[in-house]
Amino acid sequence: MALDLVGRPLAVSSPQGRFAAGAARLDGRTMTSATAVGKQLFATFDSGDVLRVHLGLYGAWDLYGDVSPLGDGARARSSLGAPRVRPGAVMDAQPSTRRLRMGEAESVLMVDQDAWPPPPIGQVRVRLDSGTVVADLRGPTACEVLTADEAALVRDRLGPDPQTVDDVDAAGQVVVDRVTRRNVAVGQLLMDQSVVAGIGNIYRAELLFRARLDPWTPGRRVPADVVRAIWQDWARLLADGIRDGLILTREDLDAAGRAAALHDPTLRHWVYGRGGLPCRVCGTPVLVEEMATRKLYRCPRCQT
DNA sequence: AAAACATGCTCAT
DNA sequence: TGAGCCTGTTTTA
Repeated sequence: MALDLVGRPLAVSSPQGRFAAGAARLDGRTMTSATAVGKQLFATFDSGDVLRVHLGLYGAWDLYGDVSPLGDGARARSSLGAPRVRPGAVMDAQPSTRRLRMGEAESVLMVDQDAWPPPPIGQVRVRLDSGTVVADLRGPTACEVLTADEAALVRDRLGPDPQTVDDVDAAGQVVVDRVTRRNVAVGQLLMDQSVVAGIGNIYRAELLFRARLDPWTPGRRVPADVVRAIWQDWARLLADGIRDGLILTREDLDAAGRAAALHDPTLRHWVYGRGGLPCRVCGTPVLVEEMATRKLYRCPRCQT
């Protein structure tokens, strides 16, 4: 997404108005690089400023124009983040819809070719417009302009991200240390972005089930090898998720099951979102509890 | 129509 | 620990 905006001067605005000052600071500058670390996007501009965006629970990018992987010059609208644009959710001159890649990870709606630039839909905090690509940001939990130093400080507070570390194995040792020295529940530590970056509620539940580990186990009671295995599993699941544009955490599915899971969210996970339903391994009802105000899913029999 | 809910985080107490 | 933020979909009344 961001790569479609790198290298050309951008018109930056805040249709909603809440980011007017930040937009003015970036307007006319050229984005030179964009990197995601954990759940955050850092886009650097030729002025040295960095746009930091965190989508949070509700944030999303709406993309219009010649956006990869569309690449066919279509004037199209797609979205990244949650909630997704669902086919048919937005009707316009050309109601034809199609899906890209897998499932509903990326939904595309054709838009009126004559309406360019497209009118903002909803509360658009910031619009980045390269002339051929428009990116609209809605509902982010964070959207701010930082100096390079300020951005570095934010990054330094994050634990390792398998996608950005130089050495995955060495980074794993950092995570081992940060988990095994704490008395806090491992389920809570995995969601702590300063311990390891990027794990959310779905991956927390699924990683711990795959490791057959009770989320309530204090960090210091978890064997180092188990933490290391979870880190390696996280690196793999994240790479899969990026490749597929979808969180699918079951490796027990055959081709048909996989195809079904793309269509049906309830088939994608071992325990996440399956409270009360039978564990896929042992049949015991999946427990739903609260951990630090977030829902925690686990199998009381498989995870010890 | 209203309420509940959601892949998240920050701040105050 | 709880409130607040922010947007959209799904479920309930």
